[in-house]
Amino acid sequence: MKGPKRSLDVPKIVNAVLELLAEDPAAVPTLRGVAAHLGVRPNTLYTYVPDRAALEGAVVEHLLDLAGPGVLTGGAPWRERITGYALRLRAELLARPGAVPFFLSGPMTGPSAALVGEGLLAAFTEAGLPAADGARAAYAVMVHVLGSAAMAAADLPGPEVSPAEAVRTRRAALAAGPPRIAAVADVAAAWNSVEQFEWGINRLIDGCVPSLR
Amino acid sequence: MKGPKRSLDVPKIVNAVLELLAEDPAAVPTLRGVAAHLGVRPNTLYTYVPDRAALEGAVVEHLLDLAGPGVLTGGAPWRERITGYALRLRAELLARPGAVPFFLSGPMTGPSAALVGEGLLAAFTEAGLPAADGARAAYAVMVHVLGSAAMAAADLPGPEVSPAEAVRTRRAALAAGPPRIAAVADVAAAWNSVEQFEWGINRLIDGCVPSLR
DNA sequence: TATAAATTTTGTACAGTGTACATTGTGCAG
DNA sequence: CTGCACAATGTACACTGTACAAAATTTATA
Repeated sequence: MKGPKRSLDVPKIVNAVLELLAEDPAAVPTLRGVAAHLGVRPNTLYTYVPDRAALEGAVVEHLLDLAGPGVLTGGAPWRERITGYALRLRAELLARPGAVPFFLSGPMTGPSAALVGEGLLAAFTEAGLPAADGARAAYAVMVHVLGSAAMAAADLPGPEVSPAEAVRTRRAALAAGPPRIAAVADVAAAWNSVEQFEWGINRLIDGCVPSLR
Repeated sequence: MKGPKRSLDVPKIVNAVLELLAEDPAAVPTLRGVAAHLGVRPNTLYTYVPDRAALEGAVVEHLLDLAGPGVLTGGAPWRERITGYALRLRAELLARPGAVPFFLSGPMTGPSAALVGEGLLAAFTEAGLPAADGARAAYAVMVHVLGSAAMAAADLPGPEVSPAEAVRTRRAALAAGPPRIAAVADVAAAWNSVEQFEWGINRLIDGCVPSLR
């Protein structure tokens, strides 16, 4: 190796993104912001990453991994493994709404994504699903987790509005709507709660595994 | 009313957005692009719409409506009503990937969204679900539709790569991955097909409606 | 009918964004 | 010690959404 020493590497950059997200979880990190946080000029990042999309992909990989895909192949019953990972991934995303767009702005290739897919597939296989249906079920679970997180992030209230206040506002809006929805405003206004998320994936799993039907 | 006549209105602007999406379905329309398409300076739009988010909301409303929420309360069996609307909405979104971000960048308030929620709730109620579970199920269905569309849009190949080619590339990538996924590469590579989408919502519905279990 | 008031549209501008290109500087191989 | 390969920078460009003041236009009133 010739040339000057590299001052950074991809993990350090990903880490900077996470630090930005820790400071302001709702703000979508920007290339220039990351560079500034690292005390470096924006174009320096292009030494380590071909473009913004690649950086986003690296962050996605990190977060998929942070949620601990290991639990998917652990010793717990298959259902708890699936819901466990889903809940953890959801939690990581809701803790960083600003990172959610990264998951939906490019394909999820990469080893961690493959690992998650493999783990979900293993769990569904253990549940008795044929391989093809297992693949479909695994994909459906990811759709549900990412979809929920994206919709929750989309409904985030502005700066400094308490969650409780947000629910109250939402409930009022729903109560003023069509009759059937108005009648369940209490439930519908809290759709981004953990309980309702658990209800959702569990129903999805119920439907995917025929031995439960 | 004094002042000069208005040259536009919100429907005309929404229509311009749809025309831009028709020209290039994958491109996310921009305020300036819409203004140019209407032969008007960018800031003119601010007479009709407070900000970009509001315009996006109007487009979302239009597309939710375009998918025909009327079918949700029609005479067909409840299951066909749900899958019917889900399939149509999905189709409208996949035909305009550039509009998908609009659905996930702000809350879905508005009459059409309420109508869709009401229709889904009615269908699930007819299926025998208690109201609270119906609300949860309705939300889960929207999560699935929007989640699928978003993930499909995220995986869109660049300009001028045939879908068949894309599937082939994806299959090759999957086949090189972990064993279980590699074994079902054929199925997994086509996850954004209509069949697999139908499989997904149908499994979700199965899980949501206890009389089917 | 002339004037004033209201309101749409525009001109101009600013603070951002990602990224391309040429330049400068650093550090190891010869 | 020299030269080369590469990292980091300076500068720049085409974009984005949006704010503000000026201009243009229409209608209601004097």
